[in-house]
This record gives sequence, C-alpha cells and structure tokens, in this order.
Amino acid sequence: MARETSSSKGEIPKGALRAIVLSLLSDEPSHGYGLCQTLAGRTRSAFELSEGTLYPLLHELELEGLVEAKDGVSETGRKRRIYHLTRAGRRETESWRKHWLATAELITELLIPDAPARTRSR
Amino acid sequence: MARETSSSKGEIPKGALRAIVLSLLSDEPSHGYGLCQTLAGRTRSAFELSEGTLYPLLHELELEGLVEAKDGVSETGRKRRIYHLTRAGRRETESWRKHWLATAELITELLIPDAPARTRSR
DNA sequence: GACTATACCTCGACGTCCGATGTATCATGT
DNA sequence: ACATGATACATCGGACGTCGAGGTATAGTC
Repeated sequence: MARETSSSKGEIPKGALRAIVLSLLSDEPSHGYGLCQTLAGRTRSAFELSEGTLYPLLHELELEGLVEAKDGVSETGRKRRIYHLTRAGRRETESWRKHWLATAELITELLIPDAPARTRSR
Repeated sequence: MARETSSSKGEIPKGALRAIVLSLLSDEPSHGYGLCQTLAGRTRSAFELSEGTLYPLLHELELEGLVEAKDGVSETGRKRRIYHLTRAGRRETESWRKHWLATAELITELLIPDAPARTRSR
C-alpha cells in the first residue's frame, strides 16, 4: 500500500498563505491571476497557488480592510482587479511576516538538532 | 471588527508535525507524553503539541510501519510506550526533513524580498 | 482520601486549502 | 466566422490536519 497518506507534500503550509499573499502585495500591488504566477515563478513552482484558494482569500482580506481593490485594465485590454494594501494591511503584513519568519526558523531548528545560533544559548 | 479570523497563529503549520515528530524520534526514542514536553521545551512553548494530535499520529505512524513501540516502565514505575523509528521511518524522516527545510527556506525567501538565492534571476 | 503529575487514549468540531467547474474577453490560427 | 488557448475572475464541495474537551488509570504527596 505505502499509501503516502498524502499529508500534503506539495502544499502551502497552513496559515502561511496569508503572510505570503500580503507580503507579495506589499512588494507591489497586483491582481489575482498575477499573484498566482508571481508565486509560482518565485518558488520555481514549489508553491502553486490555486485560484480556488486565492480569490476567496482576497475577498476576505478586503472585508477585513487589509486590502483594497481598484478595477483596471491590462495593457492587453482585459479587466483586472488590482489589489493594494491598506495601512492596516501593512501593519498586519509585518505582524504575519515576523510570525512566519520565526516559525520557519523554529522548524529549521527542530529539524537540525545540531543547528547553531539560537540567540539565547540554552 | 478586527476579527483576526483566527487563522491560527499559535499552531503548528499543517503537515509539519509529521516531520517534527519523526525528527524528534530520530534524535532518541521516546514516549508520547515525553514528546509533548520535549517539543514545548525545545520551542520555548511556541509549539505546543496537544495529545489529541499526537497519539493518533503515533498510531498512524505505527500502522504505516515508520515507528515501532515497546511497552516499558519509567523509573517512577509508570507505564510507557516507547516509540522508536524503523528503518523505513528513518528514510521517511530524511525525506520529510528535506522537504520542510526547503519549505521553511522558501517561506523565508518569499517574506524577505531582498533575500539572496534565487538561482535564476529572471 | 483528595489532589496533582504522569501517561495513555478517543471523539467531535473547525479552519484551511485544493480541485473541479463556470463565466467572459482577447489574440491567434484556419 | 469559428475554434482554441491564455488571461482573468469567481464559487462550491470536500478532504485533511489540528485542536480542545473529555475519559481512564497509576504513583506520589499532603
């Protein structure tokens, strides 16, 4: 069987998505479809953000007042909703960024027992 | 209302638990309760593994043949199930370790735009 | 005898994320 | 004119992982 139990290897870890999307938007405003591509590009397709995840998330962030959307048009003439961070969004981004940076470091330390650093020795 | 939507800040990211538990066991065999404490200790309580998560996971890993359990007794006389990795478990551990180390690095790179790496400057 | 720490276990609920599916427009090829 | 494929937005059902509350039992301490 060796079923792999799936355990979701190719997926974006729970909760990181918010931090990532916000962070991407803090680099520069973008629209949904573009965000998907940027992410796939920046991670060499290691993370592939499905639209079914992204759009609802974007709407949610908008409801929470963290992003705002402007309707626009691309050079090729297609409709676009450009999302950009609000001031509150910028604050939240920082908060989530710190949180996930710490989490990533924690995981790394746990997985490499002989890892150095640690700011506070023992 | 600044709802926080919870988005689970204090939690262990989805899927990382397997890697972490396997890695902990590869350091040294242990029992469930001990694992919880080790993890809380090693992360200064940033990750707190609930027993409701751990025990089912341990049973699952056992079913998959990644760990084996021996019944034992602690110095104080209490019953214990000591889990240790099988050969297959050791292999899986390495695989998950690599995966999560890469994931953690990826997140870090995404969150810090001026981070190095990138191998292919587009 | 009551209480706490140790030690194991099960169950239900919840949130996150994915995949499938649907719409419409623009560019290209025939 | 029509088919196709990339762009672009959107919704819905379902799966999976994790948590928290609860249950059992033994050892030590007051």
